[in-house]
Amino acid sequence: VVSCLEMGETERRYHHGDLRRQLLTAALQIVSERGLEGWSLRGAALRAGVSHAAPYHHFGSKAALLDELSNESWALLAERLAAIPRSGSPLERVQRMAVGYVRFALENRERFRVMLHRGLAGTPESAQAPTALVVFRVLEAAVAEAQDAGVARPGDLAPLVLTSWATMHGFAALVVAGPLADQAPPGLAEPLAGVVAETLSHGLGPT
Amino acid sequence: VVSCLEMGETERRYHHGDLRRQLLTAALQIVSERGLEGWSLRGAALRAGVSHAAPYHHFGSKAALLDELSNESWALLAERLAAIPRSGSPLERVQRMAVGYVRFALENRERFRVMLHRGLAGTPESAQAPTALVVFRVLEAAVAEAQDAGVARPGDLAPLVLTSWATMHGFAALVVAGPLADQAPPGLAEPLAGVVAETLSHGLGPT
DNA sequence: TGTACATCAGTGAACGCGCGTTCACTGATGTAC
DNA sequence: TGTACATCAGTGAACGCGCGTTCACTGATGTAC
Repeated sequence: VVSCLEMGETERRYHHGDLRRQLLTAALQIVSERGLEGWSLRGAALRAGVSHAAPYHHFGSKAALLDELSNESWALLAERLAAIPRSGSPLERVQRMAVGYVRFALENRERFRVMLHRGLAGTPESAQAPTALVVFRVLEAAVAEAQDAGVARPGDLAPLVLTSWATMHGFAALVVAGPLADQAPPGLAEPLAGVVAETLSHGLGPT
Repeated sequence: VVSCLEMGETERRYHHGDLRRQLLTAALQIVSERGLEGWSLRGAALRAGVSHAAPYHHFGSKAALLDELSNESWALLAERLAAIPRSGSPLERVQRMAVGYVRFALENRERFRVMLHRGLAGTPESAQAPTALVVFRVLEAAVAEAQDAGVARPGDLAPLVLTSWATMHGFAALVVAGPLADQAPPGLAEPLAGVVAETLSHGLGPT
C-alpha cells in the first residue's frame, strides 16, 4: 500500500487530502486571469481536475472559499510584516513595513484584490475582520517600540497606528486596484512607496 | 400640450429624459441594500419602473452604467475637496481635506464602494483612471500651496501628494469597506479621521 | 395652424448561458477484530 | 495477516434561477413644410 504522502503530485485522485489547497490556488489563478467577477466554484473545480460538486466536501459555499482565501492572505501579510528584522531605529522598521506592505500587494495582486473584495462584497463581513486585525496588532507593536525608544510622538498609540496602516493600505490600494494602477511604469511603484514611507515615518516622529 | 418639464415627478413615462438619472440612483440604492454583487441592470430597471430592456437606450452595458456611477462619484469627491475654503494655514486645509475625504466615504458608502469596485473588477480600468485623477490634481494644488507658504517640506511634490492621498484613501477604505468597518462604534470614525489627518499633516511639515 | 414624417424611447418576448447547490450513487480508504 | 465494515471524498445528473443582451415592435414626440 502506497501512502498518500508518497504519491506523486499529479496522480493523486481519491482522498489525496490536497484538493482543498488545489481549489484555493485554482481560484487564485482564475482571479488573476479573469478578475474577481470571473471566477466560479465550478471553474475552480474544473481547473483542479475534479467534478463541480467536489468542492462541497471542502467548503460550505462559494463565499466560504473566498473567505478562507482572504483570511489566509491577511495572515500571510501579517506574518511577512512581523518577520521584518529589528535593525536600526524602530521607526525605520515601520518604514520598511510600509514598503513590505506595498510589495506584498504588488507581488500578490490577486490575493490583495481578494482581501479588498471581501470588505466590499457582503454587508456581513464578520468573518474577515478578526484575521485582518492581526495586521493591526503587528503594526501596533512596531509603533509602540518606536514610542518606547522615544523616536515616535508620545501619547495615544491608536492614531499613530491607524495613520500608518491607512498610508500603507491606501497606497497599495491606489496602486494595485485603484486609479493609480497601470498609471505609471511598473517599476516606479516600489521606489515611490519608499518615499511615501519616509514621509509617513516623519509624520510619526516627535514634534 | 404639456411640456416635459411641467409634468409631475412620477407620471413621466415616455421621453421624460430622466430615466438615465433614475437608473443611476436606482443602482445606487440596490447596491446599498444588497451589496455590489447583488445589483443587476434588470433590477435597476425594475426599480425605475421600466422594462428591463429600457436601460439599453441610455447605457451600452451593465458595466457602462457602473463606470458612469464611479466616474460621477470621483468627480463629486473632487468637487467637495476643492470646495474646502482656504482659511488658516494651507496645511490645515489639507488636514480638512483628509477629514472631508473620509466623511464623503462615510456619508456615501455605496458610492465609495462603487469607486473602489471599479478598480477591482475588470483588468481594463482605463475608463476610471482619468476621472479619479482629478482628485489627485486637487490634492496636488493644495499641497503645492503649503510648499509655497513654506509650511510643507520643500522638494519633490509627488511623494507628499501621494502620501496624503494614500492616507485619506486608506483610512476611508479601512473604515468603510475594510477590516475596520463595523469594528468601532459608528461615531468614532470621524474624530479618528481628525487625529489621523493631524498626523498626516505633521508628516508633510518641514524637518 | 395643420399635416406628414423621421426619430426617439419605450415594450415584451425570446435566447442562451453559466452558475450555485443538492442528491443519490460509488469506489477508495483506514480500522476493528 | 485477512476480512467486514464504517467512513470519506469523489462522480454525474438534475434543478432552478436570474441574468445580460438582442430584436422586432409601437406609440409618443418634435419638426419641416
